[in-house]
Amino acid sequence: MSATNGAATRSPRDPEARRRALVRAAAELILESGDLTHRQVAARAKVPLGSTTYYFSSLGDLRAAALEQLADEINDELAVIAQQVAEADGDPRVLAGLLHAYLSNTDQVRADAALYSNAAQDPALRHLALRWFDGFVQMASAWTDPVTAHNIGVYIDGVTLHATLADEPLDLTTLTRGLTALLRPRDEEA
Amino acid sequence: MSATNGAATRSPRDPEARRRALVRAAAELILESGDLTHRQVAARAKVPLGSTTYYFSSLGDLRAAALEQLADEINDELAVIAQQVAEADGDPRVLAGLLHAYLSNTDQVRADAALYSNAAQDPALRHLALRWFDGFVQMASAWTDPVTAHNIGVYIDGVTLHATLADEPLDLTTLTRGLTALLRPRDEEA
Amino acid sequence: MSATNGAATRSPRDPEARRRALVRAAAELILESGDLTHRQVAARAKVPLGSTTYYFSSLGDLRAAALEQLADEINDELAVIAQQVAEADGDPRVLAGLLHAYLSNTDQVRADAALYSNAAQDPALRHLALRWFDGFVQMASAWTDPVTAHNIGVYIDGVTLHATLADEPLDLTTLTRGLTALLRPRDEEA
Amino acid sequence: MSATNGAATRSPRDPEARRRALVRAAAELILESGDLTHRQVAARAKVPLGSTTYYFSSLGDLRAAALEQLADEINDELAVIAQQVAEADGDPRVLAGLLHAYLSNTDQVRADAALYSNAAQDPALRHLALRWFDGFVQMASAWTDPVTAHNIGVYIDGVTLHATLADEPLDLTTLTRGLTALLRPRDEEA
DNA sequence: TATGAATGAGTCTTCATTCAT
DNA sequence: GATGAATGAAGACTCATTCAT
Repeated sequence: MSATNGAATRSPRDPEARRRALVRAAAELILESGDLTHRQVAARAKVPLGSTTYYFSSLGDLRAAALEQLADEINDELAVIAQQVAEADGDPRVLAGLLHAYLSNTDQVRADAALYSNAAQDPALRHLALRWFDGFVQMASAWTDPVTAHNIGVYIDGVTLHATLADEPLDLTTLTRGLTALLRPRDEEA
Repeated sequence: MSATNGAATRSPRDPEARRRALVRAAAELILESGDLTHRQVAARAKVPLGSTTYYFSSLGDLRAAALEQLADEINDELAVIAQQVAEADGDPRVLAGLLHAYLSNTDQVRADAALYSNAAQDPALRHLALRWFDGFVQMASAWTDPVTAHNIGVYIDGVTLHATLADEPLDLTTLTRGLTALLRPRDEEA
Repeated sequence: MSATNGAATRSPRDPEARRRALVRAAAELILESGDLTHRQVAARAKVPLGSTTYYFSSLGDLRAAALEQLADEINDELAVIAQQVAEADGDPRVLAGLLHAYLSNTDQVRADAALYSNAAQDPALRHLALRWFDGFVQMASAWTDPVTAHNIGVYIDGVTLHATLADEPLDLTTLTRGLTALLRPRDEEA
Repeated sequence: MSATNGAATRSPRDPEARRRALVRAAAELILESGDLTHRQVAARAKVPLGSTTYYFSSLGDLRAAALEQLADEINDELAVIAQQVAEADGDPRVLAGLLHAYLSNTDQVRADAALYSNAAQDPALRHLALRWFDGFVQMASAWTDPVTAHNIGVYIDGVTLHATLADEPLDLTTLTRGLTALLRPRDEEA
């Protein structure tokens, strides 16, 4: 008489699936409205209200988990980009193109904005917003020096921030010029 | 519906001062905690609760006024920097130094963070976070081309964002290198 | 240098005009929304907020004055009808026609509804809702006996109430039949 | 935003009973004062303030539920009357007597008044005030024609309204005469 | 283990009324 | 006489969190 659930079914007896559903729902709500309440999350995840506090001892925990998930996704996305840039041996035009495409994706930009915004208001979340940066600097060391890697990272942060504030991301030409300049070897220096 | 007013003494009759006090209190609270409630503002400004809604028809209005004030202050600060850079004919080392000093000021950084954060969550506030950018690009056109001006602006946004997330701002050396690279004239292009 | 206001201008120095403007504004608001606040009345009447309490010592007074005005207007309207019926020597078809026309006027019905509604909630206002009734009974005594007059009045109240609750007033045929029946002389009785 | 809950004892676990208690309390308050606030209802029903919004998502919902209950009770009462009249084969004297008794009950009249009053101010509630009417017309079709049924219904509405406005209901004689007239068969017609 | 009923602290907001000017 | 600033009481409503079941 008991249902034999396929693994895909999110059944009441699959704690991990519930947890994931809650995190996913919370992440979606953060992206959509920025607000987060137990009730909203429960409704979105189609899970009883009590589950939200059963699986996460406070709403802050749930928010942190959701943001961590967003940070992971962002990280993955940027890792792919960094990988492709590495394959192009650090060609700034390749980076510019990939970055422009990335920033043309509204959802991505919203995720970045949510991360920045929450991190700015809660120091405990700041490491999440920096995660991609550290990863990027490391990966970039394959094709440039650390200082330049930091500067490129900072520039990318700036471009991303800009995309969250302006209606459109920085145009490809400007982007290409900026990255090219940052990557060009210094001839000599004073 | 009722109003049994004890004949308490009324406060000074200086509407403008009250308004300013409210905005100032709200700005401080935004910097300190990010949260904003009528009660907190009233307590901080030492005015009765009712005053907060008498002067600002909604909490959103009050927040907007406070953020506008912060944006103005940031704007002024950056205008001074831009002015000094203009006097140095766009010397990136000068800009780097001033920027580094600016970002070493915790309060400034917090103000920037608050602005970004609020703007990210409320589109109606985004123009405030972009205000300094537009002003900067305009002023920078005195000593560089528009594309470079945009790139410097974006880079500054990135550095600022970084300062709000990391414990310390980008070090002066890296900053100088980045700005120098962005400002160096392009030799030739493909 | 002082403006010589024509009598038509509602100038600050015409207390009676102000009073009337306030009452009129209040009546309009009662008809439109049922709610009444000092601020709304002042804004509608284009009069300073302070005037509302200067001319009426409480909001209840102002509401009462507004309802009295509505009651007067209703009274006038119905007096005209009663007059015409009297001229037709109490012909129920005439009364039915006039009544139907009266109840087809949305504003009239709203005024009646406001009066009933306020009277039901505040006994001090009940006499206003009965004012037309007393007048009607008196006028009707010209063409019918008192008992019938009362019954007609009650019936009219019912029809009016019905108009305030239903989407459309009672149809003319039904109305005519009802009034005719009520007015028909009793043949004999048990 | 916070919730330092003293570990007070929770109340009985009987949702339905709570719901009923709230509706009952709200109905009583409507009858007594016409005003309705969460606080008043909670106090009257002896439940915590939070319960009022837990069970009814808005005060309007609660008011509607209370009025629906009143409408039901009125309906029941009038159905009994209609039933008795039907048994008397539509004898107007029977109807008059029952109606007079009904309207001599202050509570009944107050319930009617509350229903009319609220319906007049909120169109969404109008169907409640019309409920008895529709039921009455239907039941009356057993002993009279539809037009007459409507007219009797309207007349009853008028008498009821009158009772809510005047100190005393219409006297039995007048009532009997009115109903008799409305029910008397028409001899001939034009 | 899981859940939904329960609740009180706290939120924004409205507003009649008062009164200094 | 007029007026608009002032204010506190109160309103509807939200919600994290607790806990009996």
